[in-house]
Amino acid sequence: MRVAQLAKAAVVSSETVRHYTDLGLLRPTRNPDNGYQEYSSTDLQRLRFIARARRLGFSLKDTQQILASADNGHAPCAEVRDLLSERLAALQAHIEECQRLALVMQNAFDDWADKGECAPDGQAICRLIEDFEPDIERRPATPCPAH
Amino acid sequence: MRVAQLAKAAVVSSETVRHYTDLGLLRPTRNPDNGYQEYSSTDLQRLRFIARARRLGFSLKDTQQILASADNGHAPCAEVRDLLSERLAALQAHIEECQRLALVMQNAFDDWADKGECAPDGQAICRLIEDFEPDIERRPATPCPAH
DNA sequence: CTTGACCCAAGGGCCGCCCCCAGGTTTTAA
DNA sequence: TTAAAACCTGGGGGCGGCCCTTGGGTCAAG
Repeated sequence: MRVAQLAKAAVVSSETVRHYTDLGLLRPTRNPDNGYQEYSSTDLQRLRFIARARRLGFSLKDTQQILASADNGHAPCAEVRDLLSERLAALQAHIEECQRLALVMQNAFDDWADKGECAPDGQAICRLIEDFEPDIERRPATPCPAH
Repeated sequence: MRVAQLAKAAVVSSETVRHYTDLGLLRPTRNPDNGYQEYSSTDLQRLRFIARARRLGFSLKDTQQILASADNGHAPCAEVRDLLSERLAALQAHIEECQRLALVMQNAFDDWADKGECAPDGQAICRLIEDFEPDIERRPATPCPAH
């Protein structure tokens, strides 16, 4: 199979196939006539595996590691379970972080409903923001303003 | 003020100060003797403003836009309110996406508690993953495995 | 006069792709 | 038969928001 056929079969983009190939997750051979990549049914299996793993919240690096274990003849199941619980815990922490931010935003929004425009007095940039200070602790940066 | 002093005063790193300067958010002058950046108290005000805006969930681009409005003598308050509600909506959508993923992960984890190891049979990579298919709809990629 | 703390610019790295280029190949349709 | 459309190649840049490194120059305290 060639890139586009493989991509279609696994419902991902050709660019994704090329990306995974660059990372060594897929290992096509070369057609010596034209230099095209030739993917086997094993590559299709791997690609579908990767897609499933991604849907389960694993990173590409995780997936790489899991595939490497399997390539070495190890059963990666235990690893997979551990990794999943780590990722799940991290995701839950991330969600909580986002929820804290959402609260801060909501509070600011409600608070601002009363206040009028800040006339450009040459001093303040925007009092809405400048007068704002989160009730609770100081947080670091933006946790992830959605893609 | 120089980079490190400004950074300390606003509780950010020197790299962040330099980054914002590169982006044009801060506009220091040059000390002709040594080429160092010289920041004014206006820059400190701007930097603190940016830090607050970030804590409120605005992106740097948002902040850039707000500062540009203020620089042009407009009161950015209305803009700021609109932007905040957009960002809040996006964040809530993001949270829901993450929660869906967390559910999928939790389900898989519970489901896997029963199943044993997959012997490396030369066929499957890891049945845990390969036998898994999310109950609901097909989702795209990873929504954000937490930083 | 030497530390050590600071400054500079330019670049790469993170993550998971997407998109663009310029040019070669294959497939399809007129 | 040929021309257009659709594919393929490698290499590069871009997204966000920094962090970190390299290889210098500068400056205050002991």
